[in-house]
Amino acid sequence: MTAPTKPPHRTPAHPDAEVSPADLHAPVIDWFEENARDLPWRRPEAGAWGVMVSEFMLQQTPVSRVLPVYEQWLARWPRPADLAADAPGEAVRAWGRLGYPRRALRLHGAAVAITERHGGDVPSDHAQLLALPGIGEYTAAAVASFAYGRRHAVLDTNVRRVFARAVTGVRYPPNATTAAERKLARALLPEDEPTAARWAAASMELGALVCTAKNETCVRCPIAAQCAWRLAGKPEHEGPPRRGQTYAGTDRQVRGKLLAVLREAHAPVPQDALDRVWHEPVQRARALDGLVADGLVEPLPDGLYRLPLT
DNA sequence: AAAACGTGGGA
DNA sequence: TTCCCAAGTTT
Repeated sequence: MTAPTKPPHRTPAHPDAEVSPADLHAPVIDWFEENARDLPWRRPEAGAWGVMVSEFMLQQTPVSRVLPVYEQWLARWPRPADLAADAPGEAVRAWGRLGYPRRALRLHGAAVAITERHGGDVPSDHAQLLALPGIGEYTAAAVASFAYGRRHAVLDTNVRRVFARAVTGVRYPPNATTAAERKLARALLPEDEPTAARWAAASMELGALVCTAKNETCVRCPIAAQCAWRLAGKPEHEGPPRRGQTYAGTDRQVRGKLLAVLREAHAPVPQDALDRVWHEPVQRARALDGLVADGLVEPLPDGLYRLPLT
């Protein structure tokens, strides 16, 4: 009486056919159900604003350092309008030592834009998200996918590494995201919207917990049997070494020291207090000028400085 | 399109 | 101690 049932979609059409992209979805998503970390921005009560705040903070910054700042941030500014109503300098101060403090300024700017243009609600549309300060291709896709369950290729450093290994068969992805990677990510994206969203979170988590940059643990990997890189004998990375960023002695380090002083101070700081953070006057002045130009520091008459009030 | 942009923890 | 790396964006 029943019509012949379709074979499960995971069954290869031909016995020796290559592993199809869809063969990765179920194992990775199942693994995610069992192993996903209980992170605050993944809880339902986080909402889209919580997801968005976490994504800003997680740009180039480890989860462990984000956790405490995230909690304080959401407690103080539970909605975009709350942050928008406060001074940008307060955002920079609350950012603490997360690094790249321009992110704090941009998050504040995004909150203002959301309040003005979107009635205080984080938009779910990728293009509208992309138009907000501090949101690029990755963050727009991440917020749309994680907060709203939309179908987007979410291509961060973790996912890029998982794809590089599992599909392309190399240890590391290229230095910068390529068109080929975007194409692959789109091809691998499940058709079904909720499944696509699960896949995005799951493939990212796999890269973060198992398929890590160093000391990957293939024994815990749900797709080890299909991993092109492992199957090829885990060949070493070819090509130019990925350039490391120097830090000591750079303007960045000086900016960091200057801003640390301003963060701790709750009244305008005189020039000579800032002068003490760095011996070399030319570089010191350049760093301070840069901070002012970036809007991270506000100069006042009489050689006083503070975090920006507007 | 290369380079700037912070910070701290682990190997 | 030094090096590498961590859910990128902007110019």
